[in-house]
Amino acid sequence: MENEYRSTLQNLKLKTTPKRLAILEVLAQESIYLSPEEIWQRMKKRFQKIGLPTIYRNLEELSEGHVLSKVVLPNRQRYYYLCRNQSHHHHFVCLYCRKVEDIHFCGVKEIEEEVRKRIKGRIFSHILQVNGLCSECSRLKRDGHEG
Amino acid sequence: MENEYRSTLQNLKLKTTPKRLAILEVLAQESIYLSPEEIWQRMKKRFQKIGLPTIYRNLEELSEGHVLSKVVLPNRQRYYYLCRNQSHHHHFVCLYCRKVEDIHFCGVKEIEEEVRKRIKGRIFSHILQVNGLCSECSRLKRDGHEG
DNA sequence: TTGTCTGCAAATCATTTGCAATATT
DNA sequence: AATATTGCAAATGATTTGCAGACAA
Repeated sequence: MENEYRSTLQNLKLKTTPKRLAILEVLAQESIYLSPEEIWQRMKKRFQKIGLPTIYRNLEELSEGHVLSKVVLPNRQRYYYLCRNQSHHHHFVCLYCRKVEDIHFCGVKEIEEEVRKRIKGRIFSHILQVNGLCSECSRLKRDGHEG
Repeated sequence: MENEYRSTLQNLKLKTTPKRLAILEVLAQESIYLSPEEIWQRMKKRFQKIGLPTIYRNLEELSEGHVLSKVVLPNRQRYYYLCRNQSHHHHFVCLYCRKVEDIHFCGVKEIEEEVRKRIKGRIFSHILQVNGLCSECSRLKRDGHEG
């Protein structure tokens, strides 16, 4: 586990600092997305001295290195999620419990075709995120147990 | 044109104020996405007194009413685009000239199937945005005329 | 008239930055 | 040793808010 993260960091040419490893561990411990502030709270339990800017800087680097993925929400806050799955995929995000699940369908082939034929442009990237309620939460909502 | 906007606003139960009409006109005049600040600049040419908060408040309301759509970029600024097309669709965004073009493919059917079968959850909304270069801009880039 | 909309000034608050001290390779 | 990383305090800057006056229905 930790060795896995060590080599992940080395591949990205980032030094293996305890804080960086811990950020990955914190995110790996839950399958939900977290804000920088929330990650900071959890990090404070492990380090006496830990600054919020460190969290921000690392999250950004890890996200650029495709180790973390960003979750897009209407508020202006960032959220991050640790991607176990290396291959190209997208996310289903539960708006209630924040769980993130992989979606293995990606219609970008068809879109590429449309861009090539009609728009005649070039694709650099695409964002596909599906928001909803996961199995558990939609059951809770149906039964009126929310809170 | 203006009458169209009038009824659009009435449908949303928003009062038909000159500022609101002008925001729609400003956005309709260009087929690119604009930031609230940029819209403000253009509005200042039409009104002696016009506050940035008015721009923000109206953009948000119009966006909630699905008259405008938001463009998602990695910086933490909002951008808005006037959707001519009422039916469900997605956007191709040129990262160079900011032009927005409609994409008529939407793979949400397949995703819904996956969410129903495997995730067993419920979909509320989805974000699909394709980023790239439009026809003109990719030609410019290829020929090295950028600047 | 009655509730909505707007301008202004001030507040918010997530994110960044500068820089000196510290840790990694 | 050389370079990357971190903490701290302060800065940034987009967006929001409170409120009194103006406006649309």
